[in-house]
Amino acid sequence: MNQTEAPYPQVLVSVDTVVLTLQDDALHVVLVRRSQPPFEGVWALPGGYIHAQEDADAQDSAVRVLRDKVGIAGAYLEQLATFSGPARDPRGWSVAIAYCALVSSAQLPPHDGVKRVPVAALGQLPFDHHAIVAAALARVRNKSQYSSLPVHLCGETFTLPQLQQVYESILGEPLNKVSFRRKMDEMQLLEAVPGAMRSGGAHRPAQLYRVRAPFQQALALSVRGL
Amino acid sequence: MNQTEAPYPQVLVSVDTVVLTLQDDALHVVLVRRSQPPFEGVWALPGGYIHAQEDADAQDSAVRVLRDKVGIAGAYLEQLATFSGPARDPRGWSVAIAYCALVSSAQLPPHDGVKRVPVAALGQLPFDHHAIVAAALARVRNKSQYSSLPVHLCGETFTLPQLQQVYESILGEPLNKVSFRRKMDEMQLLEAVPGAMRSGGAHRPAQLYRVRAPFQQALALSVRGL
DNA sequence: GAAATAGTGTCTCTTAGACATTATGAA
DNA sequence: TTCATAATGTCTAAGAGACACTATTTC
Repeated sequence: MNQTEAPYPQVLVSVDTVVLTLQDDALHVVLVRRSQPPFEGVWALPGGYIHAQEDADAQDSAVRVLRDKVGIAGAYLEQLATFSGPARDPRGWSVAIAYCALVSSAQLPPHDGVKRVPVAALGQLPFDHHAIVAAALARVRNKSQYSSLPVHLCGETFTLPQLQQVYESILGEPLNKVSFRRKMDEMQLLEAVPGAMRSGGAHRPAQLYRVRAPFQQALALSVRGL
Repeated sequence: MNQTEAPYPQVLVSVDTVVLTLQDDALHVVLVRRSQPPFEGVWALPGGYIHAQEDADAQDSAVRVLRDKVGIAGAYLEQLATFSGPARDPRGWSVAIAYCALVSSAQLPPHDGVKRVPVAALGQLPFDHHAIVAAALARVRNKSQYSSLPVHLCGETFTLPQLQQVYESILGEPLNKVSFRRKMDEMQLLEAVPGAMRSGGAHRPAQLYRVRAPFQQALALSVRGL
């Protein structure tokens, strides 16, 4: 920020969110139907303007957008990147501060004008929302290679086989079971819940785990990946 | 102030740049003396407003700021993060899209009202520039653990011992020479220049290298770090 | 007991770092 | 020849993955 060049240009500033969740072992992105022009009636990323009187910062704006337009509270949220230029919005030169949220299916209640679309089957999106989603996917897939990020797609408790399946769904490749468990152990990310889960049927039940308190918000990092 | 259209928030948007360079084996950040209020006469990060008529996007604005205010052209530049809130600028709720640039000493010519300060001896900075610098340092130190990022602090050609010293200056710890060379080799980042460099004195000269064309802009990544 | 999945033990192959050795120029 | 640093060879320790084996539930 620096010395003025006369009047400030009129630049539109908004916040867009990429909400990712898992359904049927596949990443889905949440879209909302736009109620106003431009692109009225079109499915798009949840977004909105900054409320200067109300928001403590842009992340706070994103939290508000998620609450009001998607009905989500308490999601894992991180800033993704900022997209800008004269062409991305027909109203003129604009800036979109993009955030990425990860939620479990349970955190995502049915909500009017909200749907989930598999990222593999995303159609056309308005604005540059396709590029924003692509950036979110790249970020999540990259971070999943060395951090605990994917736990935010799970519910309160989960089994290690379930968590491994979540990682595999994101990364798109199978993982070695022994190595996976070694890494989870090293990260000291999880604690066992004293109760076993019984899955579908005729087999040994799996131990349930929850995320340890220090990592409810922060990520755990694995030194040498995975 | 210009609150022309009702639904759009009154938010100031600017671009700030953290220019990092090496001097005496220590990271330095480039500051410019502000010529206008607020904080007139104070040393701060180079920044400026977006020129909607002129800039193709915010990164383009950053390139222009670096050219006009610091005299830099062709620097490695990447978006860092976006800082926002009501308190960071006395003029009101503001958004700063921050970029990080890495330049060699040679790319940074003497320029009026421009100085380099060791990051270890950074005093007070106006706005939230201290947080922006901290984010840049965290990013650069992290990425230097697994990528070719530090080559952008070197000049056109350099020796492997020099490059290792650059990495060590950034990371703040010595590296294993054999492993370092293995990794550089695996990344296929460098190509030898047919001419040896003679350093200070009575010892074997070192081979000069340059960055291979595919990595002039993009980064080379090492799978398992370093 | 059979089937199915959870969880662990162990071996091997790969990789990283420590150390030692050779190379090459200047004084 | 000595000195200083460049460059490389090699051994060892640590880590990751493959595989196999045990555990525990339902039917």
